[in-house]
Amino acid sequence: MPAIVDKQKKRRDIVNAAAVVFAQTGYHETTIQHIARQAGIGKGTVYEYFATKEDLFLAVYDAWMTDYEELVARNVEQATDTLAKVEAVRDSTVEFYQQRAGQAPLLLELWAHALRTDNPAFLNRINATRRFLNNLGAELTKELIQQGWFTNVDAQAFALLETGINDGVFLAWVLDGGGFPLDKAYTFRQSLIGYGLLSEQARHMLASRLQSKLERGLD
Amino acid sequence: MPAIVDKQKKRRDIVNAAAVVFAQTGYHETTIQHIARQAGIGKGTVYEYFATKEDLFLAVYDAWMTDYEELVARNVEQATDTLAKVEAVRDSTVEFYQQRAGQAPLLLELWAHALRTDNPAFLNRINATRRFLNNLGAELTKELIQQGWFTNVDAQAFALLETGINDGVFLAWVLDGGGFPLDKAYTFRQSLIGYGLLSEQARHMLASRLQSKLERGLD
Amino acid sequence: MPAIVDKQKKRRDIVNAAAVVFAQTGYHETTIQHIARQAGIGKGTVYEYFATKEDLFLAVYDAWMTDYEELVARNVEQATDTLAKVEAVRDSTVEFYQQRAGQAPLLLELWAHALRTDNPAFLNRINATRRFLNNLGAELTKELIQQGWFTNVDAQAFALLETGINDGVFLAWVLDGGGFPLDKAYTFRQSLIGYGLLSEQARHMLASRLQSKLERGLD
Amino acid sequence: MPAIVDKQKKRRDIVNAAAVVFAQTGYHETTIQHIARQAGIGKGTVYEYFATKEDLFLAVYDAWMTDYEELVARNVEQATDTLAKVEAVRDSTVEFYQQRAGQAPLLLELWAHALRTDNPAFLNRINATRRFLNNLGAELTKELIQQGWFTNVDAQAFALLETGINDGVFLAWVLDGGGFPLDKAYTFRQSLIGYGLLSEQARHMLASRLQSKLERGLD
DNA sequence: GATGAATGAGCTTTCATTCAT
DNA sequence: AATGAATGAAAGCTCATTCAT
Repeated sequence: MPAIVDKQKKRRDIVNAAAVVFAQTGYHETTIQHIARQAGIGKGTVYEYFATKEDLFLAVYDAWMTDYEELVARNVEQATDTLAKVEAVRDSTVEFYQQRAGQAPLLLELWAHALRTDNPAFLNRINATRRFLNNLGAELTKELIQQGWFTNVDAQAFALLETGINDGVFLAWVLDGGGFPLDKAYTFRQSLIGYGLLSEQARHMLASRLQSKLERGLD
Repeated sequence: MPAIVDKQKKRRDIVNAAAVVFAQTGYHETTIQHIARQAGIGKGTVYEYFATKEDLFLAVYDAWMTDYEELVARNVEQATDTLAKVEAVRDSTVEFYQQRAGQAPLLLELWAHALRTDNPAFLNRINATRRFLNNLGAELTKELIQQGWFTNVDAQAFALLETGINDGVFLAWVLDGGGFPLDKAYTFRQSLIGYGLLSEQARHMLASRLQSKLERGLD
Repeated sequence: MPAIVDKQKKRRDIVNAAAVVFAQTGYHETTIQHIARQAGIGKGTVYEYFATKEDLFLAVYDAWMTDYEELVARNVEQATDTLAKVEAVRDSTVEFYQQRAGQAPLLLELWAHALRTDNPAFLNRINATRRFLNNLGAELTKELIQQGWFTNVDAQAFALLETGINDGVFLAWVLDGGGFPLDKAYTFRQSLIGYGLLSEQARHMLASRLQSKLERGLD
Repeated sequence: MPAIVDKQKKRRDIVNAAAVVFAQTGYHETTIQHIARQAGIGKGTVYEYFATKEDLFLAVYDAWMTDYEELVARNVEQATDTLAKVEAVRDSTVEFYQQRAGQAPLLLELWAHALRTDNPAFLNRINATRRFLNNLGAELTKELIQQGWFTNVDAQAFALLETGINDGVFLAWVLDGGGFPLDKAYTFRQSLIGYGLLSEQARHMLASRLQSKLERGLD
């Protein structure tokens, strides 16, 4: 086995160990010693692979989000029509978040850290995923409009909002201690966004005004 | 002036000083020394008013959210009809968040901390506000249904979701570096939720199915 | 007792403790823990008085050289004529170095450190003493010339050289493990410089050439 | 080429690389990694040739001083009379030190280290050079006395002092940041020692007293 | 012989908290 | 009530050295 493969593998092992300990203990409370012990290696070895604790934090997040993006991409690819793709995104997200419920607080810590640190790599990585989701969301939205499912809407603005909404529902779920079923919340949200809440009567009164707002997006 | 008033005032001074420094520097990077200096008092004095740094963190958040709740309550009270009340909630929220944009990262830190600490007071305080908003939202939603504006919907579920959505939009705004106008995003969100995205055609096809989902909420 | 006096005293205590431990163990091998233990205080307390280990090193050296300069100045002041003043300088130096023989290696470490660190305070402090000695030496030399004791010589150059020679003799003594009597070496050096080594014959042959060199100094 | 020659060459390569890095970075700040990189070899290979970092330090110094001794010996050998030999020693020293001005701080570090370490090899190596210079100096001094150039003087004591003086002048030059010309300082020093500073008048008054001191040396 | 991955002892420095004044 | 000097636990990080390949 070539050395470079070993190095890559060990690096992954450390990231995995770090993911476990960070998730359990939190970024600030976790010590490199903890991680090394979890990985079954010496403290100094961690520093052969990551220059700082912060770098390791980023690597954990990166691995996480790469997994997520791959999951979404794979499931979307397998879906046959646009509606199925939309469902694939939603289901992948729910699946992913539910599987990693224990890592949720770490996600908040990372967001908080990203806004504090001088290291731009954190916000960059965060926004890479956001961009991935926004692009995918906008694309699918455009298709739904073309196919006559959706009324005319600013697809970019909608995708941006949807990504935010997803995070917000997830956040509510986490802060609520998982007090409601996440998948049901996502389904409910989707119905809400699709169908709207207005009564027939109110819709007719407000239709043109609201329609123009949807078309204008966030401007 | 009675001594107890002085005490209360000094306590508030410390909380205000802490809010400034925490927001600027972040919870973990802030030292009690910083806060004392900002408050113009001695380091030891801080401990006359707060047992731990954590308590002070909570007090800052508590003051913040109390302000927010009071702002919402005041504006809602002044609104004359239900639609105006809904707008009052939205506008208060936007106003509050925009005024405190600089404190946004601290909010994330607090959420993260709340999920880590053994001290239940943090989650309690967070959920007090969520409950306040959920109750208010559910109440207004019920009124809108009664008044024929809204179709039938699980008001509790909707309010819960709406709170999450609000936080999510705020989160997106913060992580995006304020790259889009927050107030426009809130308006867009509201149109979306009210009007829905389905074309007339699609609405008619899916009406009953989606309507029942809205009525069932998160179950 | 005013607090400021206490602070000054404690600072001095720490410097004294540091001087002992640094001298015994060497700068690099000494830990702050050692120094704190020697001073009978907590490790953190050292940092209340000195921002870094390096600062403490400088403070030790500063205290040492201030003592030395004061000793020289005091003894020179008490001397009645120029020749006595010259002897006072020499005797003070010998006395000082002999008393602090154990600290000699530390002096070398400080010189080495001064040439490496980015902190200019080290070279500044070293050169302050050199300047003090050079000025004093040049002044006394000029007096000796005026009084007819010395032939004409570039007083500044001579003083500069003499300071270097002093350090060199001290260095030889230290590296030699104190294998020769320091005071005798200084006396010998003084005779050498005063009297020269040339035979009468050779002096007459070389007189004008060497005299002009002495007057030219280091140019 | 026999393997043993390769070994010797590689050893020298490592010493040369170490000399460069030590001189630039200082002993304590230099890592074996640095040296290995400079030598273009692996870190572990350094340990095939030197048991410890300290040994390598000694080897660098040893190479340096061996060069110096050889330079002096060669130049002295080529000189035809005693006065020329004396000049050869002085010029070799100046040349050597000026060429290696950048390595001067390292010399101080080595001196300091020699006084700290348990390893006696450092002081031994230092004193080997001192002995070489002392012997050479004493020999030449005796010749100058015999040839009538010098008055009677304790040649051993004088040589010892001269070596110290040389180091002292060099030290002054280094700490001064090369603020004066080293060769001129050495020439000035030589005139001073040869000719002395006393006026004719003073010489006659003090002649016998000083002459006896010169003959007694450091006793 | 050459290598560099692995190691852990050990360092400096920080800072929440205490408590004597 | 107010203070700030004192404290020591604790953590990130370095690097000389080892040793399996």
